[in-house]
Amino acid sequence: MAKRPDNGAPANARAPRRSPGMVDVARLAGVSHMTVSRVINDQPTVSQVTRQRVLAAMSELGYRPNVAARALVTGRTRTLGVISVDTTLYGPASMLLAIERAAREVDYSVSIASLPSLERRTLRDAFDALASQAVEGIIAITPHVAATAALRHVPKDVPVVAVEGGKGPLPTVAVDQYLGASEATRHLLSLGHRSVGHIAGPSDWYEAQERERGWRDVLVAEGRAVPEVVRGDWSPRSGYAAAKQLLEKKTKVTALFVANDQMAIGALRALGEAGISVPRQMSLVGFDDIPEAEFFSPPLTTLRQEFSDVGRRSLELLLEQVEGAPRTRRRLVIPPQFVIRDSTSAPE
Amino acid sequence: MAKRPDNGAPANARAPRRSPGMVDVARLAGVSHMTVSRVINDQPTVSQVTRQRVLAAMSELGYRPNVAARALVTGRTRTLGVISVDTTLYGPASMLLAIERAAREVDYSVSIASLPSLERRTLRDAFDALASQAVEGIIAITPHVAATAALRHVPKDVPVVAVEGGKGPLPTVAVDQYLGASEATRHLLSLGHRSVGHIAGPSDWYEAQERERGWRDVLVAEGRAVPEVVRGDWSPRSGYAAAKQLLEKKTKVTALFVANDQMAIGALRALGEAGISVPRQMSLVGFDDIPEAEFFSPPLTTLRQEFSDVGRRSLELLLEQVEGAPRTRRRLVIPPQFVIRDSTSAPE
DNA sequence: TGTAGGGCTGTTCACGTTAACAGGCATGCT
DNA sequence: AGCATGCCTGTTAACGTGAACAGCCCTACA
Repeated sequence: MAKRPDNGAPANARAPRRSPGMVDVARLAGVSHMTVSRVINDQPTVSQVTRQRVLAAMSELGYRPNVAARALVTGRTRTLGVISVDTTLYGPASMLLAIERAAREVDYSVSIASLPSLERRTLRDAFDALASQAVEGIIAITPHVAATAALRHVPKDVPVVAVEGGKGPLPTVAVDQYLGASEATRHLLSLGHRSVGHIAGPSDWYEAQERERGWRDVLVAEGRAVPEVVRGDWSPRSGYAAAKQLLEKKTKVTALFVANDQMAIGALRALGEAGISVPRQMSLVGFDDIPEAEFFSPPLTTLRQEFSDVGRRSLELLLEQVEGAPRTRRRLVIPPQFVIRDSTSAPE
Repeated sequence: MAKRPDNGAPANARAPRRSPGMVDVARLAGVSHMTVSRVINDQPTVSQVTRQRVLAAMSELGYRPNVAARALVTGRTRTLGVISVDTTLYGPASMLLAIERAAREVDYSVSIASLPSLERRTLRDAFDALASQAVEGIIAITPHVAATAALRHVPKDVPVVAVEGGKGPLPTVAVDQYLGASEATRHLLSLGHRSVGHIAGPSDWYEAQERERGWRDVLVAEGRAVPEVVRGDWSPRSGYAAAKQLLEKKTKVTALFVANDQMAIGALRALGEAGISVPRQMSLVGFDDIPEAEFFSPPLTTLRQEFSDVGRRSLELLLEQVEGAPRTRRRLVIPPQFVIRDSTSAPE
C-alpha cells in the first residue's frame, strides 16, 4: 500500500538468519526431516535414541514448528474465533476468559473479533475477519436478537456455537433468563409486594426480552397489575435515569426487578437521592451477580450467572463439532442461581 | 491422539469439495494463478478487464485466500498477540477491546493468552503459546512486577510492548499512577485533612506500588503522619475487609485513598456498616473511574484512566516495531484525570 | 522500418511441513 | 536356508501462495 523505494537500501538488516526448520534440525541430528516430524508429532515409531538426539538438536537450535506450513498441509489451524459484543461488560469478559483458558488446555488458540455495534453488516465483518484467518470454529457471544438472526445467514463451512442467542438453528449455550426473572418476581411477590416494577435492558437483546417475559408472565399468572416497563442500556447511568423516570410516574410500586446489576446500582443511587430507603421502602433485585453486587448499599439480591461455566460449555460444544459429529443442534441451558441479600424485604 | 478406526467408514462426508484455490479462480477466469495473486494484492499491473473477470470468478467461487500458504511464503502472519492478566477486570478488558478494534482496522488479527497466576513459568507459557502461532508482535498487559521482570528473559525475536509494566528495557505504555496518587492525596490534604489513610493493591503489582509511593511521598513532603497501609487484592471483598481492619486500628483518620474503585465500593460498604458517613466523617478517593463509580453512594471521587487510549497507544508502539524501526525504547506515560465527585469533603 | 520501452501476463521455483509409500535390517518361524 | 513380520527410517510429492524472471504485444520514436 505505502510506496517505498525499497531498492536503494543495501543495509538489509532485516533477517540475518531465518529461523531453523526441520531440515536444520535433521541435519544436526543426523536424520531425515521426516524423523524430526515424527518426533514432533509424537509418533511411536521412533527409537528412543533417535528421539533423544532429535530432541537435543531441536532445543539446541531453538526450533519452533512453522504453523503456517503445517496448516497448509494438514488443512487445520487449531485456531478458534470468538465474536463478542462489548467485552468490557462483566459477562462477555468472563466468558472470553474461560473460553481462552479451556482452549489453550487442549492446544487451540483463540482469536477475537469485537462487535462495535449491532448492525448485521458488522457481524458479517467480524465473521469474515475470523473466517479469513481460517479459524476452525467460532463462538459468537452476540446477545442481540438481530445479530443472532444474522448468524443464520453466515457461511456454513465453519462450525458456530451461539452464546446467549435466541432459539435458532445453531447449537447454543445460554443461561435460563426466563427462569431467573420468574424466580425474582415470585420472590418479591411472596414477600408481600402487590406488584413489581421492571427496569428492562435494551429491547433488542435476547436476554432483556427473556427477563422481561419472565417477569411479566409471573405477574399475569398471579393476577397482578403489570406496571409499565422502563428501559435502559445496561449501563449504570441508564439505570439511574430509568429509576428517576419511574419515580415520576403515578404508578407507585414497592419492588423493582432491574435487568442487570449495573443498572441496579444506578437505580440505587436514584432511589437514594429521592430519599427512598432500600429495602424498607423499595425492594430491589438485580441480575448477574457482578463482584461488586455484594457490596452495594445495601448488598444486592440478584441472580448469579456462572459465566465461566457458560464459556467452558460453549467451547465443549464447539469442539464437538470441530473434531467430531457433523451437526449438533443442541441447546444447553444453565439455570441461574438466586442469591438473596439485603436489598429485598417485605413492604412497609 | 485418539485412536479411531478411520478405515471402515466409506461414508467420507468429510470434505466433498475442498475450498477453491487460486488455480481454480484462474482457470475460471482464463488467466494464470499469478494474475489472480496480483488482483488480490492490488498490484496495479493488471488491466481493468482482466481484473474484473478475476474478481467475478473469485466471487462466483466464493474464493478466500489461504492464509497459511501466504504466511508460509511471505513469512508474515498479520497476527498480533495479547497477553493479559485476569481480563475480567475493567482495565484489562477495556484495553483488550481497544487493541482489537485498532488492530482490525489495519488488518491485523489478535490472539489472546491469559495469565492464570503470576508465576514466571506461566508468563513463559503464555508467551510460548503466542510465539508458536507466529504472532508478529505481542502486547503484554502484565501489571505484576514479577511478570514484567520475566518479560526481559523472553526471546527477542518478536517485538513486545509492555502495558503498565515497570521501567524496563521494553517499550512501555502506562498511566502515571504516581501522579494520580499524589493528586488524590494532595486534594485530600488541601481539604483540611490531617493525614490520609491508604488501602493499597497487591504489593507485587506495579500500579499498586506506584500509587502507594505517590501517596506516601506527598504525606512525607507535607510533614504528615504516614498511617499504616492495609492491603487488598483489588476485589470489592478485599476492600471491605481492609476497611474493617482499618477501623479497628487506633490510628484514626478522616480520609482514605483507596487504590482502586472496586475496593472502594467494598470500603464504602464497611464504612456504612460501621455507621460512618461518607464524606461527612470519612472522605474517600478511588482509582480507575469504572462506569459504576459515578453511582456509588455517594458518587466516588476518583482518578480516571483512559484505558482505551492506553490500548490504542500500545498498539501503535507495537506496529512501529513490527513494521518499521528495529528497536524503540520509548516509554509512553499518560496522565490520569482527576474526577471530583461527592465522596470527598472537608473533615467535620 | 527497426528498435526501445512500457504495459500486461505467464512460468517456474521456493516456502516448511505432513502423507504415502518404499525400503533396510533384525528377528522368528517353517 | 528362506521368508514373512515388525520395527525403524528415508524419499518423494503434494499443500496454495508470492517472488523473480521471462516474454508477449503494442506504441512511440529515430
